[in-house]
Amino acid sequence: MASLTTVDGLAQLSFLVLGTLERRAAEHDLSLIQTRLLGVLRDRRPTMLELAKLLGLDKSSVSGLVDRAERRGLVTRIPSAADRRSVLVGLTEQGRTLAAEVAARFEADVTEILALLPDADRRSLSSLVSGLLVAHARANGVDLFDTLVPSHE
Amino acid sequence: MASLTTVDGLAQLSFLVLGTLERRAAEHDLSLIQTRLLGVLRDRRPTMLELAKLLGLDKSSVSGLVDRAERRGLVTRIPSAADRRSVLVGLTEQGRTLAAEVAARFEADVTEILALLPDADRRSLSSLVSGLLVAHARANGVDLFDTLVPSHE
DNA sequence: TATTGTTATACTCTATAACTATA
DNA sequence: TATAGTTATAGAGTATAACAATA
Repeated sequence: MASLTTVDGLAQLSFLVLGTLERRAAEHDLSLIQTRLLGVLRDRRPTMLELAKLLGLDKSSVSGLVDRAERRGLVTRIPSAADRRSVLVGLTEQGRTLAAEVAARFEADVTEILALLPDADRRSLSSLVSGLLVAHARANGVDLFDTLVPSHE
Repeated sequence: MASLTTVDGLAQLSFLVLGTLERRAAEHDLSLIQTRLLGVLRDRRPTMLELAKLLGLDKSSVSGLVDRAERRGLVTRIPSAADRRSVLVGLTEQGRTLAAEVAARFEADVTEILALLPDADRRSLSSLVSGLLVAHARANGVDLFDTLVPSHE
């Protein structure tokens, strides 16, 4: 039982963490991708095409995604002044509130799980995970993409 | 940029790890859930109902999931001898081969990411993650569920 | 009656291809 | 011509409800 591979451990931890997020999102009738949509929009107002890039989806998929979110009053389409072909997507107040609520509950869940570790271990884990992410971002010339929770600063 | 919350870091790491798995699975035309199906069957031959429990899905969802995997020759339905209402689901040789291949590539990917850390850090991370998973499993009276890769021993 | 599994139905999510409207 | 976005279409994945077969 303690014979977990590092890879196995990371995979299981990932399923645990994202499963937690998925469950919290579902309490608000949000799918994981809808939650990511709201998360990405917390500090951006991208075009449909930029949004597709951010979420790793085809533009046509984003059309439907935004349609459904808009129908629920969570996001709005704003005509671009610069290019009349373009549409900007932004959060509504309702969308912002919902995103914040899901994020808060998710943070509480993960914090509770992390509380199972002694303080020193938790600090070590945090710093190792950060280090790994930074190293990976650097190695791939990629900006540390936001997932649910945008970087706070 | 170094101001990542522990929770943020874990969320991003989880997206990174499962995104890697998803990409590898997609190379073999497997979705994440199909991959999990194959993974779960690597060391089990459950009934449909047990499978639903293992995957956290409704039994009707599992019917369709198994249908599609069976159509591709990855799994088979075996009538239960004990209960004529029941059906056991098992991997075919082809399914087993495919599962092993995806698992191997995924392990290589994650190993490569982990190689960005110094040896000592990697060992620390591994032990902290294992500790967290064990503590969580204990706190929830849950067996350390298999995700993609079944526990090796 | 209760349980196991499938089917019917409806919706979300996804991609490809064809289209419209701007550039 | 090229680009931004939508629409048409097809398929996977999911749940709820109704059903058939067996217990």
